[in-house]
Amino acid sequence: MAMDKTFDAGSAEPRIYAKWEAAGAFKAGANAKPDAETFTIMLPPPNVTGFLHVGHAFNHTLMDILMRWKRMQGFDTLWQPGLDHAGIATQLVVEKQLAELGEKRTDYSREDFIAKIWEWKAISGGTIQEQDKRIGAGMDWDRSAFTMDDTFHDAVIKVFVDMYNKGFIYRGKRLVNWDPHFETAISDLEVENIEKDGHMWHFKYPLAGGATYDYVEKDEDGNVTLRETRDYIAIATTRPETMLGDGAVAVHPTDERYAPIVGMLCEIPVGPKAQRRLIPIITDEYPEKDFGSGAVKITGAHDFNDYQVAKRAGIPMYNLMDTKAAMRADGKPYVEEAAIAQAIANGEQTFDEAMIAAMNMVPEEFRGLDRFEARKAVIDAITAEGLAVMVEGPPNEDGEVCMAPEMIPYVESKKIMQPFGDRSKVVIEPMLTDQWYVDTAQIVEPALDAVREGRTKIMPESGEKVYFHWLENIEPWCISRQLWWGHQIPVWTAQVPTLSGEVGSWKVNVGDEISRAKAKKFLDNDRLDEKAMGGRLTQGGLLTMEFCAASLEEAQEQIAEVWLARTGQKPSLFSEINTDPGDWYLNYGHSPEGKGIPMWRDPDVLDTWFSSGLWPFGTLGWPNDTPELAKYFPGDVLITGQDILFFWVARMMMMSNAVMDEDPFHTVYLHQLMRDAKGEKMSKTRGNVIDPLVMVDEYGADALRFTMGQMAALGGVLKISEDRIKGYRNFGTKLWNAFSFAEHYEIPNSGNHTLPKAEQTLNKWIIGETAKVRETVDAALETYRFNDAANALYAFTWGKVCDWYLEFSKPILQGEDAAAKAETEATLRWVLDQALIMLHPIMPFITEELWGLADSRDTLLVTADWPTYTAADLVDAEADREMNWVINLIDSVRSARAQSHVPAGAKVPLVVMGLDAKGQSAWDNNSALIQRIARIETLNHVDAFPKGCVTIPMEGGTFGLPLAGLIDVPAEIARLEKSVTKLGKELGGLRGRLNNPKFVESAPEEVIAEARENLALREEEEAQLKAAIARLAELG
RNA sequence: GGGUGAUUAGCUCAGUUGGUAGAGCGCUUCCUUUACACGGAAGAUGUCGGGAGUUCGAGCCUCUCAUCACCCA
Repeated sequence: MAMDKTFDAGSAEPRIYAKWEAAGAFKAGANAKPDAETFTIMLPPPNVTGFLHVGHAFNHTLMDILMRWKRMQGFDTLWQPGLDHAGIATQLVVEKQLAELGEKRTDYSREDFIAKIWEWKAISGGTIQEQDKRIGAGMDWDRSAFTMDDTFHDAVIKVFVDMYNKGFIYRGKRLVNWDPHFETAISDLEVENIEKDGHMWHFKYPLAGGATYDYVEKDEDGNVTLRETRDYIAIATTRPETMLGDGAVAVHPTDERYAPIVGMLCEIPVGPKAQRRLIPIITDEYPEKDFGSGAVKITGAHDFNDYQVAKRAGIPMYNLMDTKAAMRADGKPYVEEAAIAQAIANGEQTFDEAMIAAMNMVPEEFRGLDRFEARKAVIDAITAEGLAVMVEGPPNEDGEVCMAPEMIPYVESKKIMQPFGDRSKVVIEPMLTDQWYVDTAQIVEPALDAVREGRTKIMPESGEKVYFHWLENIEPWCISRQLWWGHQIPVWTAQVPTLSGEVGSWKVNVGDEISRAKAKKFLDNDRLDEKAMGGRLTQGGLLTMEFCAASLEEAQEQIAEVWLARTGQKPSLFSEINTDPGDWYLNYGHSPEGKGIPMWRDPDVLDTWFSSGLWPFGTLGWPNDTPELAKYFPGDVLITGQDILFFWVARMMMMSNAVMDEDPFHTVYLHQLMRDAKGEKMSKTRGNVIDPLVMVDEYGADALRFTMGQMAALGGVLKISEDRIKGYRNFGTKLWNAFSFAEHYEIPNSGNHTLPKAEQTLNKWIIGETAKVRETVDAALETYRFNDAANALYAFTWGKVCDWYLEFSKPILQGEDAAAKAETEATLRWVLDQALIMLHPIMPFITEELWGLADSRDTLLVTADWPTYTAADLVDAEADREMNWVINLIDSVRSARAQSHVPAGAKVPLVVMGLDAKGQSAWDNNSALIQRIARIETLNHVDAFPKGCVTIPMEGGTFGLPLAGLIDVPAEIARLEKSVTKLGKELGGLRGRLNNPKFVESAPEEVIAEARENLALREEEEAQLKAAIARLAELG
């Protein structure tokens, strides 16, 4: 049966993949030797909304290479697949679908909306898993996990409850990154800072009571450059709309310009004139003297830097915006709010966080405006009032200097870093809200130690530095999201009686340091002692307590116990409510009897990364004690993009140590983002996206995979181009043709090809080369140098097997020596088999197809055994040297022929001068193939070369091609002289080194020996060349 | 502003404890020779970003400058 001309990837790949699946080749433990070590890789779960892009293709290919390699080596392997529920991304997809029907999320109940998402998932989710099969990824699909599965949900809730009980999780009012589009908090990592064109406005804050001071500016030498009397302090801001929430103006403590007015009050120049708020001028290290005016307005609730300043100085933080980042429209009239605020600023009234949070400092004229509209309105109002700092406008168009230049407001145009939501692409608003946090400081140490102590290795090493830098400065992790799709936080709040039996309102702020410590004590000792918790009763008449539990029932049990302890009666009726407890009391009054005890669950869901942090063990059935968990946890290698080192890798490290008390894997292989051939990020707008599936259609999965492997240099930039993929498709065809060569020569293909006992130099040589490449490939894969493995296999297959071995075998295969022929046939089949085996992890499809051409095989290639022979066993040094000599001679003859324009087909005679015994035997052993490949007619021994002879210097003798008439003497002299010049440089270097006593003293012996040997060889070659030039010169 | 990395052939990139530079693609010339034109043969191209230092010896180590990229402010 004749082979097809090329491998038809399009039709073969699905057929082969189906065969693998049918054979259970990807199941955990396939091809495992008895009592084998395990090798586990957890697939970084793609978003359930995801499609296979080139980054996945790269990432998954590397994992598949390792898995296939380890499986063939007989490890007990598991490649665990799965999908991430991807909170925002998934909710967004379904909301978009609703929008097409003219519906909104809020048209549905939470339950109904979540049901819609599950519906969507059943139909469209997880497309990527089918796409993964196209690139040959062999995962244990039956084990595919989903971060919203019931068992996974159990794991998430259990971890939350445990961590809560250990005091690792707390709720607090903090400044968070608020996404006004999705109306949820997001983590720092989900914010992209992008530099945009922006403006900086300069405004005057008048000093209270019309006070004035001497404002003096000096240059570097202390000379006065400006002196004027001012009744204001100028501030510069990029966000005028937040002026309404200012709590102070800060200057640097060493700033002499403002020293006279520190401690004084100034007026926020916006809002109704009668209620202008006065705020203090304070000092803080934060303002930079040279930036803007050197004075910074402090708006603690809407800026991260200001937040720190405000916390340090006890400045109130007024929240100005609603969840859509529009100016607040709730609360009391501005007049009343402003009066209270003023009392606070004057120190006449105490305040607490909750009180400040409730106050709306937005004057009526701005209420309800979008933040950007509000910005314009504020600027206009201030400018109209003459409180903008003014500067001279640009000259008139005719360029003449006017007598009275027009004065315009001072607005600097500059680049401003602005935070954007990575999903929503809208400007993130810092907002002061109640959120849940993981106190990462408490769980970070084991994760740091793992890497510090080398238990977990990050590759490339630079990743470790980045890892340390981030984890050593880690911020609390905000884990609550105001979404519907996700794991809802398992915390209920319920009404409980006070110890004295009365009903009061008791709010514990576990966010601040003191009460958190107390809270921990409380948890350790007595759940019921609210005094230990540092709680305090307020006037509201409602006492509530927080209950963290794995289920509603457990929460109710906890609540009931509190009631039992305090009232002596255990209640059994509960009333789940969704509204604010205050509203509940409006409805039911203060008597819960008959209605049940009011309780409500925190509506927020957990950050997606909280659940994916549990991936390494959640996928194996934890918290259940499954055999898989015992066997495959902890895993071995994590392969993932550098971009999620913090998002995911660091969190898995922390969570795994916190929950399992073990590191989740011993090696983290980080790679960069996949870029296009020019190094640009791929994006739809740029139009430079390479679709891996299109590449698979065009060139086959193997070509794409080989390209991926070949690119995967540690720490390297990943630039992919179609030309490259095409090149490796050609490589596949080359391999294919090696087999069609074997078919053509009718070499038996039993399928049972064992290592032959070789007598022929040629066969000894290629067997040795095979052993060398096996060692190279294993060494490369052991150290995750996929590129080295791929390149070694490419060079072996094409450069050794196809270019030389197959060519060399032709005379034997067509020759009369039956023993030599049989040996060569057996060797050839064995070598080709080895190539298939070693190439299989990178190019699984074509190798499996070629493997299947044999008459019979014990197994599919995917579960064939990986070789273990070594170069030490199989390399025959003598055969090695001889074949290299032969290859060298052929190369030189070919080169000389081409230089002299000898027709390719013409056979020419060869002469040799002074051939030594070794050279003679090398020639004798291989004359047939040298003559065939180099197209040599005869070899004659001569004492002197004839006239017009091209010289070929070789070790052990000088060969010559007598080409009288054909040879261009001056050109040949030029060619030889060029070689001599090149040699001269090398000789110079070698002699320089060897003549340097310090080199001989300090260099290692083998280096010196090598240099000496090299020098001798080069000198011999130089002598041969010079003699040749001399002969030619006589001719000319 | 802080951090990390990069700068090597026309292009894209390798180069593993310092021993004197490689691959693929592209390019030039020749060849349809019985595995393969998705091929074969031959060939050209680099003071390894600049400068300084350590060393017998530096693409590799140190310092410095320049440019670029990414991450974090």
